[in-house]
Amino acid sequence: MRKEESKKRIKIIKTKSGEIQTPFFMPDATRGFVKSLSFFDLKEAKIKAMVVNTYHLYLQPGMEIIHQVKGIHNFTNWKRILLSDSGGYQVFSLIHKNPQMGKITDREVIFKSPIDGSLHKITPEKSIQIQFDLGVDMMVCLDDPPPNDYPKEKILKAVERTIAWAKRCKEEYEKQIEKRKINSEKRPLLFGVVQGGEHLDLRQYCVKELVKIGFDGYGFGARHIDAEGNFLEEILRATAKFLPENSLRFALGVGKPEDIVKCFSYGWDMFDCVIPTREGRHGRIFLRKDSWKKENNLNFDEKFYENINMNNGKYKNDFKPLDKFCDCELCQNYTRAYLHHMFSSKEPLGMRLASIHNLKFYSDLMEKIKI
RNA sequence: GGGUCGGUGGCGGAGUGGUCAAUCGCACCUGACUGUAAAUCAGGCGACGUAAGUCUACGGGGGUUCAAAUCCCUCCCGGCCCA
Repeated sequence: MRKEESKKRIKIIKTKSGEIQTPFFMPDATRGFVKSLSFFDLKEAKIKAMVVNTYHLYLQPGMEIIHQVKGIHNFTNWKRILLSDSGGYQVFSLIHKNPQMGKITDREVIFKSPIDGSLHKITPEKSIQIQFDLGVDMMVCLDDPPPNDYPKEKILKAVERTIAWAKRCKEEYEKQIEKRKINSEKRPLLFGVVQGGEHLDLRQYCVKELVKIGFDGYGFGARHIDAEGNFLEEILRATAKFLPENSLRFALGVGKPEDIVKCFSYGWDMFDCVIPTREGRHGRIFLRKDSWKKENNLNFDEKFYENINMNNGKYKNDFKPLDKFCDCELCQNYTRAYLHHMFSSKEPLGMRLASIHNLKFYSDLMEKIKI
């Protein structure tokens, strides 16, 4: 990483649920909870904001329930910051990857519910309405994230559609602000999403058009890795440069720790990813390397962590603590052998402790990268 | 003692003359996981070999057959029934 080119920045975001300083990492609480974790666990892991999902909450528990309790904060009792994703990612993960799961048109998206197969129409307007009903602090425009290996003309099509939808989202957003009489202090922040796959010219074009519409922040859309799983460094670096300096930059779905480190240095402010929790549930633990013990500076050019798989038989009689530099419940109290035993026994407590630990690792990383 | 059913890889359990080194599940070993259809998915799992392949295997022994986990005899072991 060329340090002289670092675009690191620190910003304060003000929302109706409080302030937060960038950079920060949000775990995915897709259905309103981070799988297996309580809010005590999340606070323990120093989590200050989370991402919920418009489409998944709309399907379950459904907006009728959310209405009755007046919003997702009340329903979950999580009083800190919430950002809702629009359902755009499900256009990719459900439909682009599995065309029988729905249909995308310029006008709308027809989703086939993965829960019961029922059909649901989501328009950009509806996505925004749902997000207002959820009452979140930050919201995202419905977008169309195509797989990166689509031919360029199909990526362009997705870019055009994303821009058109962003315009409709912005209009609906303004309509809802007026209709609900939300003052400027309390208004949720709105994010547009930049598409364009691995094509810089398309990314640049998409940014230009989105900025014309005008958003509080901009997200990096679609996958930030290529078909082989390589991080698209140059695309992320360049896209951040295209974006206005005074806007928020949200690297959706990023990512692995080293990718977050890079993105932050390119000027991205916010991150979310399922990795720490999903891999935690699957027994994969992030361990700080010795360099962490040195106060302050971490050399991110070197490998600063390692992954271990608690399911591996070699931990059966490994009575060492997990991570000697971590102060989470798991590392302070239990051995590798004991955690291995929990995973072997399919004990949910193992998943929970591993998820808390991995999130704490991510939270600590967000502090380290500021230095 | 008589009758009867059965003994298959770490376990459970298919297979009942060739396509069987043997379906499947569990266990075990190893991967993967990136805006969560994921407490999920993929691969491996007799020995030796990179491989083609070779060898040893379906309770023990013997036999029939070109060919046996599969048929016959016998022994050992277990369940159930009768005495």
